[in-house]
Amino acid sequence: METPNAVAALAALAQDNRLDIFRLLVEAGPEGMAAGQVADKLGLAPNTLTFHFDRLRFAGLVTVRREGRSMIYAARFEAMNDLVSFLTENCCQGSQEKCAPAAICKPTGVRHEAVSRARRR
Amino acid sequence: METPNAVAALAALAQDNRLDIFRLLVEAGPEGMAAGQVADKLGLAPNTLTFHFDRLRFAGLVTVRREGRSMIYAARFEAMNDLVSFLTENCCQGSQEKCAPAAICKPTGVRHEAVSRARRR
DNA sequence: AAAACGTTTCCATATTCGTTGAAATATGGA
DNA sequence: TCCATATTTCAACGAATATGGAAACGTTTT
Repeated sequence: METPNAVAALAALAQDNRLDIFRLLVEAGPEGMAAGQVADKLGLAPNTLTFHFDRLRFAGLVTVRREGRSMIYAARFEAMNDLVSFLTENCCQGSQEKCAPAAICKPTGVRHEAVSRARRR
Repeated sequence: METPNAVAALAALAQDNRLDIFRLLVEAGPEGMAAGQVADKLGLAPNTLTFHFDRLRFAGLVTVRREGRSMIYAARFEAMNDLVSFLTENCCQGSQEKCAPAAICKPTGVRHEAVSRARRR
């Protein structure tokens, strides 16, 4: 992954609502999730949601497709993987032993924590 | 790593100059690097640099110590590692096979690419 | 065709961000 | 003490960001 794309991806995820959105899409899996469902789950206004989807899409983290009158958004796992690789490489330069050890390689099992704090506003 | 810290770290790295700064510090290793050296290498004004250092420090990605009249900044590898773990966990929920495979675990060897585009302005 | 539904576009607003120039602060040396 | 060096603080600015309301758009149902 090239630096500008990495910056774009980081910026896209560096916002509470967008990170929540992305998490939800990751949880939803490759089939994705309708915009309206995301709006309901997270308590976001539809236009605000569109704004954030645009950013995620521009960063290549998400894809859209139409299905009936719904827009289905889905996480691009490949992009996320690229980002993690980018960070790992740029984190471990010159001191591989200090960073990204076995910890991140062990399958940790599905973790939850978020998504229970929806309907904030 | 808790979500708000992750967002802070992502935001801190989601900016060209700051990402370059952090990379430079990673390259410099645990002993760190004087603010002035970073300014020289990247061609940034000292006050601008202070601004970015503050953000990196606030996000826990960097530490400072005084040494003579220089301020030595150093990357906090632990924080970076936490961030990568956070992303990996939040990326792979429900579909471990799709994301963060062996690729990121293989030591890829030291990569360069940046730092040669300094003195932009 | 009309109405309902799901989403996006447009416009406005308050806030945050990145950068700059000038002045202030802290340390070390003559 | 006076001066140079290294960095931070302060005030200001334009640009980008996040959000909201109202209207428009495309699709399905009737």
